[in-house]
Amino acid sequence: MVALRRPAKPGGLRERQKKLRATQVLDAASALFAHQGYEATGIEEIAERAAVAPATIYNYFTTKPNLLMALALRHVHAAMPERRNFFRNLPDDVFDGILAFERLLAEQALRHLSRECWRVILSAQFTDPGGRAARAGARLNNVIKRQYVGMLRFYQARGKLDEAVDPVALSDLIVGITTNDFGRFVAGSGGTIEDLLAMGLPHIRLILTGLVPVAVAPAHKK
Amino acid sequence: MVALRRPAKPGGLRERQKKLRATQVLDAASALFAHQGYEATGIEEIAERAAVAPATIYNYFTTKPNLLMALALRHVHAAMPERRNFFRNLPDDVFDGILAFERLLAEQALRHLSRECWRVILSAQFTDPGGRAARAGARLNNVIKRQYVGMLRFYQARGKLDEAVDPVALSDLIVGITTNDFGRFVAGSGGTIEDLLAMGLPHIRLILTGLVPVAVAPAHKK
DNA sequence: GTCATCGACTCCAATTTTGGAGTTGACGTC
DNA sequence: GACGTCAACTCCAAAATTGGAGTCGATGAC
Repeated sequence: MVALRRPAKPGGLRERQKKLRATQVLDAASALFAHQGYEATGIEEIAERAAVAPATIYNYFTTKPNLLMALALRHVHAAMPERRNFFRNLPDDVFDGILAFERLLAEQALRHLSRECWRVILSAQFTDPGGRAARAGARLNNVIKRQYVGMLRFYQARGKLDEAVDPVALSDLIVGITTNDFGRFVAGSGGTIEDLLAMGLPHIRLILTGLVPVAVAPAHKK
Repeated sequence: MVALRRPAKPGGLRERQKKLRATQVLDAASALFAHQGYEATGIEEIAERAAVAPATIYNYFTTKPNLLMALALRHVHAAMPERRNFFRNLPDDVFDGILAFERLLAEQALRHLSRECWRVILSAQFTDPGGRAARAGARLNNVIKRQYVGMLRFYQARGKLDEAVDPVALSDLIVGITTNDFGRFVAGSGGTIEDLLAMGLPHIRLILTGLVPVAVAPAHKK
């Protein structure tokens, strides 16, 4: 009789109900944030809509920004199949591939979360570095990075990208600069997705210089 | 500072969640009883389908027959609008009215609950008289009796039924005998709703003798 | 500058649910 | 008739949620 504790049975009822409650809260938050904005909606409001006590939301997410981060993470995961699907029909050209992927990412990002929300998310990285929100943000980035790595390997296998380059490092670089672009985009008040993509285009082109065998991304000079 | 207890705030979250859980359990039980029968389904099964611990079901309903009673009560209430609607277009004749109402009641009773279930329900009245199940059964009967009273008053107002007769007493009598007929019906293994109605017809006719002004229910001699 | 307000967040006791072990009685098998 | 099994039901400790009071800092009114 050594083991007297009962630490969360894997498929147990308790665990399932937690997951259920969490999604209830996230659903409520998603709807309210989308409808009336992040700052304008209170925790109590979310709690009421989720049929849950406010204290429970704090149990789960500790802070309002964390709740938002969790929401972002969920959306990024939910949009995963769409991205995988995109990978089935990659353009021939590396440059075109990256650009198209960036467009998809931007569309997905703004589909369910407003610029206001993204500002909160990005700022959380700095207001509490090393905190829970920051770690969630890192995880979010990693999801994208991993997909980029896969994509780069694909192009390497086809001889469309220098075999010598480390896909992980390149992915890191690309996600880094596009994240930065995205941050500047949501920080500014105006601009469309096209503007965002236009902002990133020269960066991608520069990065690819010398890594693409044939020439320097010729198709998109204009 | 006299009141230190907190006994169930009326519109509170706790109360709403209890109601929700209760309907989850009842929904699960309803589906399983209908699909595989009352005896054949276990409390654990119901609990699992309702996403609730078995202990919770006992918290709410104490026993399996009680759970079934609660289910019956819910169905009787849910079918109320249909019965009200029936009252909007009552036949001219008392006899026809009662018969048509009996048909409706029989159809409703067997729509969601099998004969097996009704046997359990009716037997509960005797296995534990004065118990929770028996009281629920009485409430169930009262719902019907009240509706009958309304119907009888309607016919009295129209001069189709002796004014001197007490509607409550008459309703009591009718529900009593038809309940008995229904009991014999579900206890037997064979027979259709038509058989059940045919069983009750002469009883109704006899009861109405002398109470209906014109003659003794002439239209349905055959 | 002071005051009131409001919402995020903390804290804790009361309430409820859950998990799990154990009891009991009915039923079928050998 | 002993035995095993199965499901209804009981019991209780642990875990989680809820309700409510209260802290704190920002913001706006006066």
